[in-house]
Amino acid sequence: MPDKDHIKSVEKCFVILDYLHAGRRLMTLDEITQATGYKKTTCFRLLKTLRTLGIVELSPATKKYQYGPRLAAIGLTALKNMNLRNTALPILQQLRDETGETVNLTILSRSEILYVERIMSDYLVNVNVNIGDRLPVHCASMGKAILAYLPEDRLDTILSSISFEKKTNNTIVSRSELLRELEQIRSKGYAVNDEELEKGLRAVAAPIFNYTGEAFAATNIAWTTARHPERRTFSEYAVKIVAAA
Amino acid sequence: MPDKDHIKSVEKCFVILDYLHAGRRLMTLDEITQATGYKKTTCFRLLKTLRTLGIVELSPATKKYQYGPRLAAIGLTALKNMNLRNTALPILQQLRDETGETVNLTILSRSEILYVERIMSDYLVNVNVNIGDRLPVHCASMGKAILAYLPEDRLDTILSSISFEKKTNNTIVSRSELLRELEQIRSKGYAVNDEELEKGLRAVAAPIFNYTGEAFAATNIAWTTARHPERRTFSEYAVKIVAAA
DNA sequence: ATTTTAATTCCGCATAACGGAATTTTATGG
DNA sequence: CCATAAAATTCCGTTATGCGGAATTAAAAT
Repeated sequence: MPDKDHIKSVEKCFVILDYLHAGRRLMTLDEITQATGYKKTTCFRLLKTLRTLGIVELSPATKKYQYGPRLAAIGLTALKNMNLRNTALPILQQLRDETGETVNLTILSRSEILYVERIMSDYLVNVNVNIGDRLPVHCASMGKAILAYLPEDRLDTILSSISFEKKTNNTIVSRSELLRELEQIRSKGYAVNDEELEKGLRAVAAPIFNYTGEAFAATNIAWTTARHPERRTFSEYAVKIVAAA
Repeated sequence: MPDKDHIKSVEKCFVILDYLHAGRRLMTLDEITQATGYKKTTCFRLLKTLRTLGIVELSPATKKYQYGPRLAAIGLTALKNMNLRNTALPILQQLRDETGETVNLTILSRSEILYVERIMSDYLVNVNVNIGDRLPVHCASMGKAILAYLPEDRLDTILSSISFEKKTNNTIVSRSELLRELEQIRSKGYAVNDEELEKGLRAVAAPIFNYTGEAFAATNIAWTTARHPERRTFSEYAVKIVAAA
């Protein structure tokens, strides 16, 4: 029971908007009801208002709900005005120039990391992710960097919602294993990804804190083992990324 | 008085979110109160909830409100899943390949057009706009294309809120002039921009309708007079853009 | 045609949101 | 540095508003 005057309908509406993409596909009213746990009537009314506002729309064919253009408009503007992104940009740019490798900026969004900025290396071989893409936290350097500095309760909810999908032989596949890794990250101050997402791909990441001291974003440098097979590259770049963060 | 059950707080919250960028700068509570016309207490409560939800935040230094990261996250996802954008992409790509010129996709957002997709020409001389940028409707081909097919009432509200800033000698600077132009666009089926935004810049645009038959987006081809000084380029490309739309 | 399932409307009740006013905090200026 | 103004935040009684159960309609499945 947070703050005493908290407009419930507004909160609910954003919960719905969150869930609307979580399934990664259009959702029917019943699915939304299920996911949110709200009463059907409530969801219906909320979605109806959101619809007339242009925030969501239901695809005429499938009768499922999806985001509307107005939400994209607001969101795009939000992204452009984003504090973090604007202050980080020059720093990331410099980092990219120094190292020559791809530099990324992500924020935590539910139980995934979401790319908000990305400055590519000039190499032809590059990782195929784009701004707006999402990756699971447990097998990404930036994901782990954020998790390591999250308050216990938030960490818990995230951990219980992830599936520990195994991407490579190095992928962390259990909660306990991940917790141990997070402990290490805290002691070192940075997180590494050693081919845990895809073979040949390495990265170091550092968390970014907001003014209340909470970790909510992270930045990393990513490279391929083909370019830098030596393990010491980890620590070399680690210094840089921590400084940047 | 729209639909009888319309959750007012939700509507208000999106009105606030809309206004939050309209001024193009961070806003204080009072400014928001003013802009929306809602009572101060109401705005305060709404903003407070939006704050705890991570949708907006107030910059610690200036004490002004701005978009929060969570909104950017939702918006980015909305953009990625956007119906229009995904279906349009291959078509735009092809158009770009055929013409070699930059092809754009925008949606109407309040009284501006907002770039949601942009496939650049390979020329070095290019227009410096990016996804997420906004332009006034009255001096952009896509803006005029949409206006031309808007229902009267919506057109009215937009027209009364724009300032007809003069960008070049060709810029349309009065309501009546613009109305005449829109009439022409309707008869031709496409809109042109003949150096109305910036000297040397031309474009043709066609509107895009949603399934309810309303114009809400537009696409265009843009080029420089240096590359194609001939006026007939207008009609040549017009055919292509209309077909694409 | 019949049954199931999902979507939408109805309606009475409780409470959540509202707005006026009071209080605190922050800014302004002499 | 104090006095005054302005803006932000909290308080509180009232009423409309959003809620949820149930009933109705529409769509899908058998």
